[in-house]
Amino acid sequence: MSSMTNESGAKGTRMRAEDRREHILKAATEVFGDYGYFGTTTAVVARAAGVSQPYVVRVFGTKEKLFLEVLQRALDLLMREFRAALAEESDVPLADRIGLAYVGLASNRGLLLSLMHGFVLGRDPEIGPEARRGFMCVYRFLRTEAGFDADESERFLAGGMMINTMIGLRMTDDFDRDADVRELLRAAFPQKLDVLLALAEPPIAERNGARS
Amino acid sequence: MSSMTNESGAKGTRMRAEDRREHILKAATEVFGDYGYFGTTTAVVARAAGVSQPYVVRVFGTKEKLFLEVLQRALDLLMREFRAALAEESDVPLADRIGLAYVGLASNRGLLLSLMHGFVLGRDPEIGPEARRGFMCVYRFLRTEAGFDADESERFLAGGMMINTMIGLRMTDDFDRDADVRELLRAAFPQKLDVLLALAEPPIAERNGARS
DNA sequence: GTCTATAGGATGATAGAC
DNA sequence: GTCTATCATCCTATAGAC
Repeated sequence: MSSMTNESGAKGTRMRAEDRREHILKAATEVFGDYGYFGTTTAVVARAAGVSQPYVVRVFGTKEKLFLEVLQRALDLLMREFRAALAEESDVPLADRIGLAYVGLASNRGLLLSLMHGFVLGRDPEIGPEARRGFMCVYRFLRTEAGFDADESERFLAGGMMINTMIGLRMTDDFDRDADVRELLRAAFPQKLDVLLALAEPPIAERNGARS
Repeated sequence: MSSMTNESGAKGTRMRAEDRREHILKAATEVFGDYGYFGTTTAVVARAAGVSQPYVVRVFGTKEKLFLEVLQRALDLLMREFRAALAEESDVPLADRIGLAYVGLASNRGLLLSLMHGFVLGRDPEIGPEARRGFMCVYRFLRTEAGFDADESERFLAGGMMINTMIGLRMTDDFDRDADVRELLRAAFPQKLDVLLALAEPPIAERNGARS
């Protein structure tokens, strides 16, 4: 089962406000990653976090604010991993180190996908500006801190969007069935394909309470 | 205003079934492109098409079937353009011709974005399989018909996903304000940036009747 | 072929008890 | 800090007139 459900003990147990907040954000990241902003209900997030639906709203104000916090937290984590990869002492070329850090984020369920869902809602008056800001933040890191040129940075981001898309597509679901899928996945994940494959979940039969 | 609203004349005018169907599909492609599957309501599609909400449902059965038809139609158009680019007599290298065909599709409002919204819903039991099928259909075209190798094909698709993402982000909204945005867009769109910029719409102030 | 009216079911958010 | 109860809204889909 999900590692997310009420892992802190018996129902009714209280947590420090910060812990509970982080706990809900983690659960929300997974759900938003699966269904996107509009497809996610606060009730499903609540169930995933093991709290009541009104409590989720109480803590974050609105569903929109919750999503924006999920995006922000995802970006923070991503930038932290990138900076760690940059600081690392290693013979491995920098581009590969950052690339591996990116693929490693795929094991943080929902993180890359929540970002991706944000990226395709650029037209939304609240979400759009935040999504653009986050995306350009990564670009600036590549250009300024990592020292890539414009083309290198663009190619790196393109590879990232490709990875996000294939995760979103749940391409690994067809890995055993389709030789073309295997070939494409191997081309897109020079290393660390195992991380992706280990992530495969049993496909869900119905939308457990999410929107239609 | 949108070129989509009731362009066929006075209210109540009838059209041949096929025309009306295509008309609604076009409108639906735009709306789905903006808000995604869950974020789109049949009422908004209906308004964009200039018909009543129940009529949209009547013609397509369910919102889900409508979305699947939008995806299918988008893929058909895309493959048609790719095959046309392949058949073209020209000194321009094949990869560039297909790339240009792809960027050209961006002027078909909502087409690439509806596909993208489908791609990130791979977990959905109905949409997921169709999205994967469509994506792999493009890959197979590149490998088999266009004659690209696995790496070339993967890079081409990565560039495509990058373009889709930047369209989804409405990156062009910040073109005048942000030098980094300009640099990135120029790197990602070696040619045809003008097509993208011409597409820019006034950002919407509120979500006109779409979900929250 | 197309519309109006509306049923039936969620959903986000609030009030207020404990 | 967290829950239960509940409201108002909104959405898909159906019924049935024209």
